[in-house]
Amino acid sequence: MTTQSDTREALLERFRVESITEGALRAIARKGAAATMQDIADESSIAKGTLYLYFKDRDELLHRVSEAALAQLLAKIEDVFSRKLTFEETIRELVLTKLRFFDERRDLYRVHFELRFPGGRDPLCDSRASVPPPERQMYVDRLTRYFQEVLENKEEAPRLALFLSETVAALLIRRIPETSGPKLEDDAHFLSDLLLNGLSGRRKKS
Amino acid sequence: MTTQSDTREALLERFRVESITEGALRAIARKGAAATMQDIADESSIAKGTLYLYFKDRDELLHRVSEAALAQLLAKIEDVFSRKLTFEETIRELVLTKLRFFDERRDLYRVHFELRFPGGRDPLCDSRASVPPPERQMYVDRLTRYFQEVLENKEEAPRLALFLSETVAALLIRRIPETSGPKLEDDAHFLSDLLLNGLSGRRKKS
DNA sequence: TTGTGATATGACCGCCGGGTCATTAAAATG
DNA sequence: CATTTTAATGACCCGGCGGTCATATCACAA
Repeated sequence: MTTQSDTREALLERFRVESITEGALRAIARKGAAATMQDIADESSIAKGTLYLYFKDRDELLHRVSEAALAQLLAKIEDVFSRKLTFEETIRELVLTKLRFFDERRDLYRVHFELRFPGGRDPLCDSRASVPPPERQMYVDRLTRYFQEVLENKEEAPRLALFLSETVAALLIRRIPETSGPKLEDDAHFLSDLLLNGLSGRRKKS
Repeated sequence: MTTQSDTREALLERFRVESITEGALRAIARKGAAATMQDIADESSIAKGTLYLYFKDRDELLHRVSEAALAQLLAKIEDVFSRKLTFEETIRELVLTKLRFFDERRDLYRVHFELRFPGGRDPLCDSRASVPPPERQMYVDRLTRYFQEVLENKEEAPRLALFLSETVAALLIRRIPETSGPKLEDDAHFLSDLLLNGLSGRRKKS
């Protein structure tokens, strides 16, 4: 085993892992969290047993998939931050970016959403829930950091991050299944306004 | 079979159904959506087979439980509406009411939340998702109706309702697992302000 | 070409959970 | 109390899934 062959094999392995991850993605996009190891194997054009050569078990595989899906979103989000827009602009862009991202890649949305709570059918409920979300949390954490930088009251940052995150998610829940609906930009605009200015302005003139 | 005996049996049956429903509630509060028919039977002090005398199958049972849980919340919400408060007051009360309700009855929250998407592991994904949510939708619908009455732009009502609903849910996600945290009233106040006035006011003075 | 180690395979296992049904217990009836 | 009708039970069946492992296939070296 030379170092070079190590690298080679490592590369091959990485390729395999990625290919399986993509297969899993497709499987989950189709069947949601109910996707079977067999489903994933089929979708990866691979035998079920092979999956276990590259992943310890189902949990680890799903974990990886979720991670991979999120990474792409995080990259786009990071891009928004790097543009150093005003606060309002940033919010608008964040909303639009996430909406667009998942609108184009509904498969990723399915993953993001269905794996929201990892174990799914976990009996380790009550007490252990203090380590609640998976790497999805990374997204919320990133928002939190931004708010901490930019807000008067740093204490509120986590709540605001969650608020923003869940709020966009709410819109997506509506958008994804429906075939027709408001144009994406309209939804984004609507939500941004709401987030920024609140409900008060919307009361009937009366 | 006289009419009276019919009534009698019907009453007994209703009692049985209710008792099972409560058992199921406890089971789900413990184990979440992973709760087994056996779990439910145990929690109801009843044999598993008996469940099937009163419910067609697992789906129907969970459906009922979800319905029952929601009914209690809807009653409280209706109460808020009947008080004919101002718009702002209504929003604040809606937030507070839902937050309080689930804070006291975390078991119901678990049901409400975990059964959010009924089938759970349903393979009838993509296409049929146009009939997406369960009777939980009733809650959002009720909010929608309110917004339609009270808002300038009726078209926005469904989106606003969803927005309000998901937003409170987001806070609950945080609150429920955590043992300590901001006081309930603080959270409610925070969220209401946010909903009503938006993020804009929160930017750092700078 | 043949031998050898690495990789892939899918039949198989054990378990679990939904749902059934012959049997048993209880209640109603006379 | 005997009999019949109704309700409850839990052992059992079956399908499905996560995970394993003896076997087959492949890649490459000699």
